Amino acid sequence: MRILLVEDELDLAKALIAALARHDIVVDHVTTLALAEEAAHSGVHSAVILDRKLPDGDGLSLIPRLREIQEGLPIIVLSALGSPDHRVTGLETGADDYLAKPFLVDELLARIRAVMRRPVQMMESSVTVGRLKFDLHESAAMIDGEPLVLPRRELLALDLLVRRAGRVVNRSALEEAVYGFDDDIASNTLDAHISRLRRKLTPAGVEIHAIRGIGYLLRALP
Amino acid sequence: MRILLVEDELDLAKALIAALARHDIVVDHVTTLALAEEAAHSGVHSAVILDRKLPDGDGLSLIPRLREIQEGLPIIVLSALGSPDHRVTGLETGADDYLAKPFLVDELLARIRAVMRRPVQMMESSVTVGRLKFDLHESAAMIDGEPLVLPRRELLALDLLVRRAGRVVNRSALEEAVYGFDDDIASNTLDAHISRLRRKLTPAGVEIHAIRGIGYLLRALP
DNA sequence: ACCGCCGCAATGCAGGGGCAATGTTGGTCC
DNA sequence: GGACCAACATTGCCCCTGCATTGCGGCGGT
Repeated sequence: MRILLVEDELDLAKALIAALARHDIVVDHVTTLALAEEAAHSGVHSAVILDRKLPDGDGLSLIPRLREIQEGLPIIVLSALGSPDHRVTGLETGADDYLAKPFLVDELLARIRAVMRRPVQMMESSVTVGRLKFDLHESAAMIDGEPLVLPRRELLALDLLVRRAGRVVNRSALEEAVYGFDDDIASNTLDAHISRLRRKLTPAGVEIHAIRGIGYLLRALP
Repeated sequence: MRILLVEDELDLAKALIAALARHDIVVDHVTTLALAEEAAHSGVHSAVILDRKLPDGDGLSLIPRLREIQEGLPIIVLSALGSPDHRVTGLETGADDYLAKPFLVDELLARIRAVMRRPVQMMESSVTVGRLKFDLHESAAMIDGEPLVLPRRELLALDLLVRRAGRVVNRSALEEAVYGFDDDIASNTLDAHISRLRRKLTPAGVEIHAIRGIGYLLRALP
């Protein structure tokens, strides 16, 4: 995962880069709005962490432009101004999440993960893999235009797999998606769900490939 | 996207603004026809959501003026639980779509998107599933041309189910559609309505399929 | 005053999913 | 290259939760 960090406080930036690096997140760091916009055009980032107070303006002003450049790009706003009002403004302007300084790095990590998982693109978005079409809003699966009715757990798993189609989804992320945060499962039930999903999807030209020790990968069959 | 909301019920307006904000839609909110007309002159809005019952008159009277100010501006009319007569009037006066209260926020969002997507063009006015024909504006059901009289709750449920025919409607959405925002039901009454609806629709080749843990799905019987 | 809608609750029913047993694959170490 | 182990696959079982159905009673409308 590669993230764009827009932050002019060098100490904080350095700490964040180090912390994110420990979680295998590559960070591109810029210090101004202008540089951020330029960097965003590369289109390689999975999310943006955006400070508000910057040398050349308020980070919020960048949000619409970022959205133009890359529809649905997750944006997390950082701010020293932590009053609730500001929080609302931040979200209304189109950020996906808002974090007041000072914050725990772990919290930021959690938000990044959450925001990545979220259905970011709001305008009718659906993903097609093989003969499977999955509507991200409705969480509805179709095969050849026929709705495919799935039980809840299988649907939750498929939802995440489809969002990351072609990329590896690690096991714990799937567990979290299927069971929620609190629920605690102590067996191979997830495997069972995957197995049943697989049986339904393989005929539609969709493969769920297991990556041993890591997770699963959904892709179209050759 | 920026929308003009003309609504004098402050609670509803507040809820709508918050909901739309979550989808990156900026809302300008006014409470009277006069203020609405003034706001429309700014020309920055992509659509107008217009309540009918307003302190200074019927929202419908504003439609011609809005059309003068900005040709082709999409207009969605809201109205208190509508008698069929009102629905017709709403569309005849030139609104692009018409939504009876209580409605789902999701439904409104869908209409906004739909209305934005296509240039001014009349709405699809009826949906046919199996031998059931449902008029979306009149909220009237027909089987083989014979009008099917339904009680209010069943009609509200069917209305939503038909709009999402072939797609899953989740339970809470149905509850909201049938009971409105405030009404709080603490029993399986919805199930009862569905059951009765089902009895009336199955003979007409329409199935209401339960998706356990999620909701219902209306479709034509094979 | 009657009729029909609707909220409610009791009862019956079955699909879903957690679990575990067993089979299979792939990776590693000698 | 073979043997061992750990991770994944598959399947059957069984309980429980959530849905279906129906009758009852109250209330509102005509």
